[in-house]
Amino acid sequence: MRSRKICCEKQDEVFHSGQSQIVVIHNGLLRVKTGDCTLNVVAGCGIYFSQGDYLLEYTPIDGQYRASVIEFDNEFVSKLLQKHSELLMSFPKVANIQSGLFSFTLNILIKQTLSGMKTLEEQSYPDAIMRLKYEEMLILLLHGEQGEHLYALLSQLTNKSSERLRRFMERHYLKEWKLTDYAQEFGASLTTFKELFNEYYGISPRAWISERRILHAHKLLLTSKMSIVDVAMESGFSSQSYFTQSYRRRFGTTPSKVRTGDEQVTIGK
DNA sequence: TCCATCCGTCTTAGTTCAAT
DNA sequence: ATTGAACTAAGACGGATGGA
Repeated sequence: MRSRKICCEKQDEVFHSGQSQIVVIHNGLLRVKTGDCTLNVVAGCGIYFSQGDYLLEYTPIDGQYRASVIEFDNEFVSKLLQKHSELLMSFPKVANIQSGLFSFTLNILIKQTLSGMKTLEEQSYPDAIMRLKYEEMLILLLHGEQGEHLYALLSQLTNKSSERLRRFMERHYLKEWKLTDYAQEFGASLTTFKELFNEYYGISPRAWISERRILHAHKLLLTSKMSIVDVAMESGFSSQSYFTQSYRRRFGTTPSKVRTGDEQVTIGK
């Protein structure tokens, strides 16, 4: 559990969120893309990220991009859901989650909580008080406009089978396995595996794996000196040919043009 | 009756390879 | 490194099966 502030210049980034987190934008614009979902978050708004990979585009306004990040570990979320189970009983069970994201505007109560966190950070109070602030923040969001969506996302974190699936996929998404191999290694029939996958991620296994691989490849293109063939192979593509096709379909340009800086990718599909 | 799982069929996406 | 075409595998979906 920790919070931190970020400031940066205009840039694109493939961002891996190791645990769920809330980002509050103070200045500038943040565009977040995952799967079929793109969200624009402006100053005065926040966004919740589940664990996973996201394509981020930071746009400073008046030369500045500033945001605060609050990270939550699964144990904290699990305890919060247990502690407030009575309060949360009225929430319906959401079967299909479309994305691991949702954005929200900062109402007066959330602003006050953030302000309280800031004050606590500047002074030496016990951590337990800050944890209460984190709880307060999540409970306020749970009772906001998209509370049911957030509840579904948080419940998912503490669901053993979906958590097992998430860990399994994070470990193996770069493997050159057929879907039947994934199912077999996971220990379920192909149909059960696909249905569990759809329930957890809201998209098909193949679509999710493709998106993760293309983001991994994009990150390697921007941050390494590997050849395009090596980037393709390292990212689980069977050939450079197919990698180029997929990259073009996903980003509207080819890997070599992005590598040489001739073109930049845009996040929206 | 409900739920988890499996099966069959049609559609869509991924892979390979040759040409440039 | 990229593109296009042919081939193959995976996905979507509805219905069937079997156990609790």
